[in-house]
Amino acid sequence: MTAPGEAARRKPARRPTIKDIARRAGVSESAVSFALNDRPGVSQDTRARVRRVAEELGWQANSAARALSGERAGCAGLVLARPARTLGVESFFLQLVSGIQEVLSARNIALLFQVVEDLDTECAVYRRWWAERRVDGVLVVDPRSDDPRPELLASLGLPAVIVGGPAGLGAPGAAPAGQDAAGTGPVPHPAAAPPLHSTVWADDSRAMACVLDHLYGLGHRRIVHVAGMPGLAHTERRIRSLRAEADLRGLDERHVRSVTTDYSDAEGAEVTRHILDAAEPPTAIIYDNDVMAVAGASVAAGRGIPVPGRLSIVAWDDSALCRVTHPRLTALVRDTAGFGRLAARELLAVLDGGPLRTVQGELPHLEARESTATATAP
Amino acid sequence: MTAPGEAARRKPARRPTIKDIARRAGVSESAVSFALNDRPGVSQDTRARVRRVAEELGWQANSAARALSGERAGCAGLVLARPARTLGVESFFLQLVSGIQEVLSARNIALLFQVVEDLDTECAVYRRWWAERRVDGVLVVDPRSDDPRPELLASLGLPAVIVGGPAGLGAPGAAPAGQDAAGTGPVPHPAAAPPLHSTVWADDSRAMACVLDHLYGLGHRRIVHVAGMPGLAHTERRIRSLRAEADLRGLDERHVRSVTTDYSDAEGAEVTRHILDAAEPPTAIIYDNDVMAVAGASVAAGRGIPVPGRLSIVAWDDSALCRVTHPRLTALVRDTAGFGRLAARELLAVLDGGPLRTVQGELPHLEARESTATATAP
DNA sequence: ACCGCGACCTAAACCGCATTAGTGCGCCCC
DNA sequence: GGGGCGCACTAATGCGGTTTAGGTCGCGGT
Repeated sequence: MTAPGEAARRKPARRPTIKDIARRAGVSESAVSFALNDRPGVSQDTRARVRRVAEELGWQANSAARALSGERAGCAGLVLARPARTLGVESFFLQLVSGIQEVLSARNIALLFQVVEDLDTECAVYRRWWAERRVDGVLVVDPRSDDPRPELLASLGLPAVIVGGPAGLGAPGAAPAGQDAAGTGPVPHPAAAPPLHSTVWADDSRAMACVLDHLYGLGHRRIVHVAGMPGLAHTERRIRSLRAEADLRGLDERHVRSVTTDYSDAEGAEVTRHILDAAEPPTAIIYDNDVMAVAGASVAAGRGIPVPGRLSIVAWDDSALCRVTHPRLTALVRDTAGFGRLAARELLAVLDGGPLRTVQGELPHLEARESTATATAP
Repeated sequence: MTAPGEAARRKPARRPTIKDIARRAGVSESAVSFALNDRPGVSQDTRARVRRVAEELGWQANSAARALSGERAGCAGLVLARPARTLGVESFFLQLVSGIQEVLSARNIALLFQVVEDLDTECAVYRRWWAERRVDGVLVVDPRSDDPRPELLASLGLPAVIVGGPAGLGAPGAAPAGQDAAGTGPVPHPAAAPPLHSTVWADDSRAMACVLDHLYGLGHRRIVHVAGMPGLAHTERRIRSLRAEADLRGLDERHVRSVTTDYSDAEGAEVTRHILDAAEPPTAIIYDNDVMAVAGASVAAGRGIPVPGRLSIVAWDDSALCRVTHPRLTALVRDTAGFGRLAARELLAVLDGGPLRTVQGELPHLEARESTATATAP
């Protein structure tokens, strides 16, 4: 197992401990601990001296030791359950993660990240992390309408923030885009059903209303919504909102409808073909992510259907993708990294013992580009 | 700080410890430890009993405690240093990470993932992780031609695997696509310059030769390579290889050349515009990632330059992107998740005290689609 | 009967930190 | 002038494992 010249490569390079600091500073280990943790019990003088020595030695607390005594792992967890196939081209998660870390790393909290195939495995990961005390809390993404995770995490006593909206059907703001433009502030949970976790979400309902406004205003009356995976909370919210908005305008299921997909480019294209083959094809399509939107645009191009001449396209979520196509795609832009920061801050608040809350992210706005125009066919 | 009904939400739910197991099994804690870790010192009988009890209780070792005594954190680290702007649309890293975890999680090793802005921050993260003993080893991605990281990690004694090829200019296989088709097996390091870490890489030189073969065979004589970030080892390798291959065919700098970018769609488009504006524009462009390739194709479309009629396009790295454009893009396909698995296996080997090695991943293959065709202009 | 020995198991030390329970000392104040 | 008090600091303990140094028992050999 061991090759020649092997032992040499592992440097001794002992990391300094508080014992080393204590010796050099001429105080006890406890004094060092007090000094470094801003606890009372040492004079300003000693505190400063200890700090200086720690600095000199490049000391950093051993995270294992700290976790063992302090009951804090200094670690948050994020599991992404996606079949490898749909892992594809999505900037969403890297952006989200990047935002999350911006906040966490400022507090010196690391992020444990895991990609798994399905929900069951995701739950298994939570159990393991919990048993191993690896994480202090987790961020749950892709909440579903019938989601086992909140309950599991609650029963484990593992603090969590649900990212992307409250799981369960009783979503706040389920009403079609309320008029109270107040919006973004945190609201305490209603007394009714006490939630298990804090939640960070974006108002998909209002956003969808926005999109429909835009298209309706351009004269579109036949619209198809190519949604994401069924069962995901935000998918359901968008579908419900679209229906509600359509109802308000007297457009029934034959005019405005949603179809679900797995978010992949393949299904996006497939569904688009099917839609365009219909007797009365829609004059506008709303895609639930950028990848499908581009795939759809490509199908249209392949059939010689001019965009936006005969078909308008809207992408939910902007990215480089929407800007490199021809024509560039009108997209619903949201600050994903900002959303990540919001979620991370909320997790920190929960870890600090703050109250459970439901916080709403910035409302996405529609960036109109060249893929949407006035409807020609009635 | 504490809301009403707050205390109730944290369940006690104590995790079982070996002490609990010891009590239930009627043996000492040490016996439990021996039994659970396959160490001699307990009878088969006791071992089985302890195992059963542990199972019943759903025990999992506290990772902090184990790290503290065992000197193993049970954690690997991966830092991604990318300015937020270029974080964009890239499936590469999620795929890579997904492959890495497939291997690591089988050994119950978690992955600490961090996204940072630049190389300096990345180095700081390594130092911190080391000092905090957070990780047992790291995977270093995006190696550069003049890379401070291997040396830093070696001096810290932090085991590492360089993913994406050896840093430093003395890359193996720097010769233009050696004839020895042997290929994929691990080779022990040459005695010359003892490496600091194990390395996993793909043979970009051979791959580039492949691409040039394809294009040259189609009659292309004026080719531009829109490369990625300068300083990255694989960028340099590709550029060197392209030059070498061009030289073999008597094509000088005026015919075949590389320009570097930051990998973003914006620069990809910008550079493409510039290239196409030249007096004698190329008949083929090779893009170092899929995003730029699509952006480039879009620029061509915008100018009414038919692809592949007057311009052929090749993308390095395939993804959904390349398949949703019109025409679909010819791409260099590689098994990124497989590459991740390879890297993870190599890290495990190093952590187990195995020898340092250089392992070569599968050679990418060119998937010809509709974006390349015979050159029309000579 | 005694020693030696291996097999099996326990007691105790240790990892590095946080924390609690002292300890010594100067100072205030009646 | 001594009890009480507060301050600065030290000693000791615990977190949950791993590991080392014993300890006991049965048994075989002489």
